[in-house]
Amino acid sequence: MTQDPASDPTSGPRWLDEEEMAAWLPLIHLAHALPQALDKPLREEAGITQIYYAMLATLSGAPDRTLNMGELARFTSSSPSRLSHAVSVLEKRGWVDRKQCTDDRRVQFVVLTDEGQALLDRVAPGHVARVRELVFDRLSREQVRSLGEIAAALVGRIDELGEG
Amino acid sequence: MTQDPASDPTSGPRWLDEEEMAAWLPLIHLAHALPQALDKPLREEAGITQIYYAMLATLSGAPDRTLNMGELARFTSSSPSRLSHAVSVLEKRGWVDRKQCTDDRRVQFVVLTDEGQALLDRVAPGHVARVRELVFDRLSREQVRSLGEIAAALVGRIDELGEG
DNA sequence: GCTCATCGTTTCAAAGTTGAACTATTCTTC
DNA sequence: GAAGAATAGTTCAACTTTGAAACGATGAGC
Repeated sequence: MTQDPASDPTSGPRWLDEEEMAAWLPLIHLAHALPQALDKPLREEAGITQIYYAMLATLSGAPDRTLNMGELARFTSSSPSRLSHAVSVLEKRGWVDRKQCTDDRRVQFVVLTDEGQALLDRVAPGHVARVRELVFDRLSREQVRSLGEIAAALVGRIDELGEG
Repeated sequence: MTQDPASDPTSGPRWLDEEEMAAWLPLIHLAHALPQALDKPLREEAGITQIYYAMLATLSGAPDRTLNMGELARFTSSSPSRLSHAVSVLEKRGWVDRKQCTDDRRVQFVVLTDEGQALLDRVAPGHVARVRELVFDRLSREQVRSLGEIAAALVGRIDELGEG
């Protein structure tokens, strides 16, 4: 991806220069390793991954601990199919319930149960501690701000593309 | 994850404050959406994902277009198991060959074939263009530098933890 | 030169994720 | 109010990824 760095605009793609490469390689490594590093302890403690955790946490913060599938999918950046499977698993374990919406019978509500909330209460402190240890303890205040801006900018573009 | 922000150090975990949350949510979203956004066009063009692409690209840059499984696993942050499967697929499609090492008969070399190189030549320009569009076109030079530093710091800590 | 731990890799079964096809419901528009 | 488009979710089959267990090969200690 760095070959031919002196290529002029007319002769093929502009390859990444050294500084871009120095950002790119750690970024893709990070995108893979971070979820993994967060998943591992969650798996051991509760048999769930970060994405399941995110679903429960999102529900926990919602009014009446309830969201419909579409909202939950958007908040957790999951495909409908993935979410449907995941909710089935969570339901089977007693952490959420599905409930038909009476107004619009296409939509399903997902409700966090007391057991689900209890699980969350149990694992959340450890999870947050890990997030701190892996991310925020390593960064200056200024870097945290910068990271927020950068991630928001990239996510904005990516989502734009996904819709358009 | 933001509840009880005024908790003192003795009363449970330190939850994320507003600025940390403003970095955290986009970051995990990014970690999920970026690989996805890069995979999609690669899937359509070549039936591979970013990780397969990374394997081929890494081999392409290696001496004699050859690495052993362990090296390739490290460079692409893949588990041995995952790499083994992936190489089998790439081999079946004729893009790499496996070759026994004669010195140490535990190790397998993986060699990029001419077909593999040709595939790479075909898809690399588009892939780099997408990386530019999704990432580098959105960031100032200063942000690229900053992102590199941040990602390297986080990856450093995560890898440390994985070994220790 | 045994023995035993370690290394590099593969295989296994289970679980997760995927896009596409499908069902059921609601909205539009004429 | 009927026909067709759009929306919300689910199911399907194919594929990927997972951790654990297995494998043979090598090195280290004695």
